[in-house]
This record gives sequence, structure tokens and C-alpha cells, in this order.
Amino acid sequence: MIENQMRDFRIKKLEELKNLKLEIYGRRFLKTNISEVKEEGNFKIAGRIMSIRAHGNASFADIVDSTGKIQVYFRKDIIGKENYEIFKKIDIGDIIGLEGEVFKTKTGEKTILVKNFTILSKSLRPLPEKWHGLRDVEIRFRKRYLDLIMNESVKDIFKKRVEILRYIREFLNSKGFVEVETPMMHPIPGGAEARPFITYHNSLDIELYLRIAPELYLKKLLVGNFEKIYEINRSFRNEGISTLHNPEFTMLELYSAYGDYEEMIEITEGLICFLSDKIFGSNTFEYQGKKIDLTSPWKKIKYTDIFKEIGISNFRDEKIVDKKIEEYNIEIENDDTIFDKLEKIFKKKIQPLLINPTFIVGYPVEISPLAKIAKDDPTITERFELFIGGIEIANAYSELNDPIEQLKRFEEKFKDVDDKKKKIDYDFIEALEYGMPPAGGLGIGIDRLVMLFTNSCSIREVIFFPLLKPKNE
RNA sequence: GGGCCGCUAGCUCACCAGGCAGAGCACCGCCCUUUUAAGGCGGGGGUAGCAGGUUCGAGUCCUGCGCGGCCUACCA
Repeated sequence: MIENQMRDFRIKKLEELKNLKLEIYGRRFLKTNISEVKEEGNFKIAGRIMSIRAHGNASFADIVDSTGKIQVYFRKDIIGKENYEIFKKIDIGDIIGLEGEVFKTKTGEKTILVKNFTILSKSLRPLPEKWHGLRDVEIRFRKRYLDLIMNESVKDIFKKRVEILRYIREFLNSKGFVEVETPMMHPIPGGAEARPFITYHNSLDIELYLRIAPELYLKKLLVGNFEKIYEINRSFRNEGISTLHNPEFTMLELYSAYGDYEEMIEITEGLICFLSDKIFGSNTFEYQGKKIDLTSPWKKIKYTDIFKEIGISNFRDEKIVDKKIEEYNIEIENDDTIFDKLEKIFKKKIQPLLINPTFIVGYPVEISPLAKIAKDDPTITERFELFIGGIEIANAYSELNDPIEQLKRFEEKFKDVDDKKKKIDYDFIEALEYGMPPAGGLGIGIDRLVMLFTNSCSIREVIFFPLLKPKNE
């Protein structure tokens, strides 16, 4: 614990106040929201003191609560000598409750003339400086509460995040989807390709994995006759951290029985346009200086065609792909498959150009182990990924519901893995064998969606407490 | 994992020509009953991220480490 002079002063004031038999860390306080204080009348409010302008026997202070800010005025001749002495021991950062009459100052500012007040919480540490606020990025993330107190725009981002989540639920509920919860601790990590976090259950004596995706459990619910379901919650991936990746992140997954990926396109467009309308009142907005237009219908490009456009006539021809890798000066790993290489070309050359919403459709079956193959081409799947502002936002497909085909895909995927029996989720296959209806499935990265709608350049700006290394003092 | 940048008072930042470590806000004391970046006078506060090295002398130069940011890579 860091001790410093300013904290000592505040501890001293705290002791002095306690000696007056005052309860400094208070209790329930019935109050009016500051935003609801009228132009005249008597009001009880509570909040944090953000500044004090003392004038000897009278003082102004600014008080904020979650709804707004208001000036209050303490006068010795109104509250009395003893109470004014107590007021003088109040510091910036303290939380107080007060009651008083609204009036207008000479300059016309709405102000509450305090009749009585009570300290509800004493702050022992000084807040960051009032003009510049808190800028240090590391402190902003480690002590997000200070960031939220000091930086209005940060608070606005998180308020908007809350709104977006509420509107997503509103939209999906109105379409007959029900919200469900499935396990976050999985005996076998599935539904995506990432490395999992490993944990351990003591009394069962088993290893468990924090889920990398809820997909397989949600599909078991389709088997269980749920038809339209969604889950909005955390997934965990033990991978690198970047402006687009936090180890724990929030994903929406949605399944619609008897639907397909075309239906998912409709839902995705509908949902994101609905959100844009609610947030901006418009279907255009700006992201990082780029104008984004959500006017329907959104562009669709076939996976094969994007590579044809840059001269890869057959994306399964490794020689052509290798030539492009060299031409674009892209670094590759020894164990990169042709699809890894294609992905790298896509990320470097195509993705940054996908500013307006664009569906890339028809991904190869090799990299889509849970998706149904296209009707007219067994090498590709009924699948899309959605890009907006150069960011991957969504991934969806017609769900593979053929258990024999699904098992084959798993076996193919894990053919080079030693203990593939441990990797393949036979419970899931068994569920499919009871019969899963054809279905469309969709995953949307909620954090990234919030980034778009709040014009944030990093995922850390839209997650209250992004993961940082602990700092030893 | 690699590259670049940052780390100085509670906060925001100077000082970098190697020569006593500074400012504003915040804080403490005094004055002040309509201020709002209130004002006036006086004052306190520092292991310059950490550890080494070079030097008569290091916040400043060098090396290593830590934490963070950006880029890159990994990762659908």
C-alpha cells in the first residue's frame, strides 16, 4: 500500500470527523437523480464531489451522480457554524448526500443552496487532475474506476455497450428467439480452433477447459427441440492479445432450426441495421475516419472470386498461392497449410479494404468442419464471414446435421493428432445421431461490434477490465 | 515471439548540452459569503519503473530486466 502525504491528511480528517460521532461511511439515502432536479423547489441529491470553490464563509462545489452534474452552494449562515466546520473537512472525491433549495446564481447557473448534508463515503486518495483527467493508458485500464470518474467519453462508451446488448436482446426476443445458457467449463474444447485455458475440478479429479465457443452445446439444444435460441456470453481463447483480441470476449451465438445461412444473412443485416438505427438514428456512421454505409443489400463476394481477383485462379493450387505469398512478401510458418496461407493473403490484402459491410461466402470445406456443404459443390460450404470497417464481425453457416459426415470431418481434422479419441466430441456426435433439424447458425463478436458503434480503435476500450499482466509493486 | 516508443510529485507534463529535480492542478496554513480552470499570500511533497555499468558527477549515456502502448507475428 502506497502511503503519501495527501492520504495522511485525509486519514487525519477522517479521524477528526469520527471524533464528532459522525458516521462517515453512510447508509441508504433516498435521492433524486441530479438530471431530474428542476429549476426550482427542494431536492435531495447524492453524489461525488468533483470540485470545490471555497470563499471563506461560503463555498461552491460540483457534484456528479450517474445521471449528471450540478453545482451546490454551502453557506455558513444557512447550515450553521458547526456544520460549516464539518464541510471544510470534505475533500474532492468524497461522496455526500444533501438537501436544499434550487436557485440561480448571478451567472444563471442552476444551483442547490444546501440546507443540510451528510457524508456518505470519505475518499482517502486524491482524484486525477481536473483539466487533463487521466491519460495514462495503463492506469486507465488497471484502475478503470478512475477512468470512468474522470473521462466522460469513456463512460459514454460503456453506456453504449450496455444499450447495444439491450437492443440485441430486444431484437432477437421480438423474432421469437430465447436466450439460453450453456456450460463454460467443457471436458472437450470444441466449436472453434483456438487453444483453450485449462482448469481442474478437484472432487471429480478431471481437467476441464474454459469454453472456446458454445456451439456444440447450443446444437444439442436444437436436438432437444429448442428451435430458436441464442446465447450472449463469454468465451475464452488462450491466444495472443491485440487491438482485436482479448483472452476473454463476448460472443453472440444464435441458432435457428429449419433455417440456413441465407436466413442468417437476413438476421445479421437486420440486427446490425436495427442497432445502427437505435444508436445513430441512421444507417451510416463513421469508423476511424472511414464512412460506413449499412444500406441493404450488403455486398456478397464468393471466397473463390476474391482470390481470382488478385490472380489466384485456383485457390487449391499451392504453387500459385506460394507465388502470391512471395509477391506480397508475407511471412509463413513451416507447418502452414495452403489454407493458412490463403488466410494470410486475405488478412493482409483483402480484409483492410472491406469497409462497407461485406459477406464473404462459400468457404472451403477443409476450414469449415461444422458447416454443411453447398448443394452444387461439395468442396465448399454454405458459410459466410462478415466484415465491416476492415474487422471480422460475424461468422455463420448452415449447420452440418449429418452425424456420419460430421464424424468423418472430425476424423479428417484430427488425423495427425496422436490422441484424436480425446479430441473428438463423441457426445456431440451421439446427439446428432438422435436427429438435429437443419439449421442456420451465427456467431457475432460483440466486443468488435461495440468497437464499431463507439468508434473505438482497440478492443480494450470496450471491455471494462481488459486482461493485463499483474504489476508487482 | 520480433521491432519501435513510453515510464520524472497524487494527476498532466517540462528539464535531456551529463552539473543543486521544476511548473500547473491537487494538497497543507492564513484571508475571502454568487464562484465555476474563483482569487490573494505563505508552505509541504521526489529512491526520476527496477538492477547494474561508464563518469569526478547520471533522470539524461550504455546493458539487462519489468510494465504499458503501437506495429508485426501467432490465433479463424
